[in-house]
Amino acid sequence: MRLSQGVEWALHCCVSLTQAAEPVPAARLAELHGVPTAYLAKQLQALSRAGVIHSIPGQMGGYVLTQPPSAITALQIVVAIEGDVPVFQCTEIRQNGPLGVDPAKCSKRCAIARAMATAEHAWREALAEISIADLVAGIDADSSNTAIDGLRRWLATG
Amino acid sequence: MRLSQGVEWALHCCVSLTQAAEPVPAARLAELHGVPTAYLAKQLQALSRAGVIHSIPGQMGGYVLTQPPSAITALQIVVAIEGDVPVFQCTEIRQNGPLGVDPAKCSKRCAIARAMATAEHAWREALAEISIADLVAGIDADSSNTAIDGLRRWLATG
DNA sequence: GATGTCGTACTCGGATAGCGGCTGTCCGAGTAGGCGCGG
DNA sequence: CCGCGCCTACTCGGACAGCCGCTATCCGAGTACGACATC
Repeated sequence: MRLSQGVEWALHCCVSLTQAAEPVPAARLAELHGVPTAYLAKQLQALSRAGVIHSIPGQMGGYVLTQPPSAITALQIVVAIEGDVPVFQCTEIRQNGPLGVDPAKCSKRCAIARAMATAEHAWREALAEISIADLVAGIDADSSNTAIDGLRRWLATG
Repeated sequence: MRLSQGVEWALHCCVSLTQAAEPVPAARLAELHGVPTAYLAKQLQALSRAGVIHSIPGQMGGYVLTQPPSAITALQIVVAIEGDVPVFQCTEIRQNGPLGVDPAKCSKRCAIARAMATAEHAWREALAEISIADLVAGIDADSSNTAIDGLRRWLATG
């Protein structure tokens, strides 16, 4: 099991967008991160559909965050890219075989599915606790406040 | 992102094995759960390699748990089937592009990777808290103690 | 009757095809800005 | 000098191939049990 690579790109792009004063085109974000433009555009479209970022067409267009960085969570981004399907999908094999239980008596979810859902919930809770602002602060601390400043300058010098 | 279907099968098989007094062949477990025998055998091999179950060849052979149900965790089973690769794999795109940081200065992991790892750790912690014995107890409670008893009887009547 | 040997049937284990989803790419629709023309 | 219309260039958005990993399957290696012949 592996998270799509687009999740990493999307997280980095959202962090970058926090430092932009104007809309940033997909091509520029791709150049910044050294990734294929066309494929990154696909991920940005997913973020746009999920409402995390807003797209502006035409000249001087690009992408902008729709909310302040502290209001956007890593969970929103993961869900936007991966979809909101559960990681563990119960196929109800308890209803199969010679001892299969009556489907009519399956009002409660399978105990195994419940347990796995609990663990998955813990993961999602942790992701929801991570905001883009937190990530920016973390990067800032790591680089002694140089990385974010450099990013802002690079984005300003069109 | 989706967990392999084998995880669900492996969990159900481990629960079933807790009620067996003798080794259970893969074919019998497949019949019990109504799944393809050959593919289930593949998952059982993975569990065997991980040391969760022990295989006994020859007539009257099959699979047995290597530890008491309370000592086997859902995390062990997930790792056995999926491998212990992290869900979020950082490709270090912070080193790419015009603002790429010097690889020599990347002693600390990327702040984004750290945050994602924290969330993943919460998931693994939750999975480690789930034992096979817990799952058996949950199923037992759901069915008013009929499902587990029926399972034990079915396994006994070769 | 006890024992050693052989044969058989059953088990697991790894190696082999097939398909869906992520990866990577392209071109068309739509829009904002800039320029030129007319008033 | 101001306003309007057209054009261009740039942007996003969805539709189209390619490859890797999960899904599904098969056959061979190895072992324990049972039967048989022998002592």
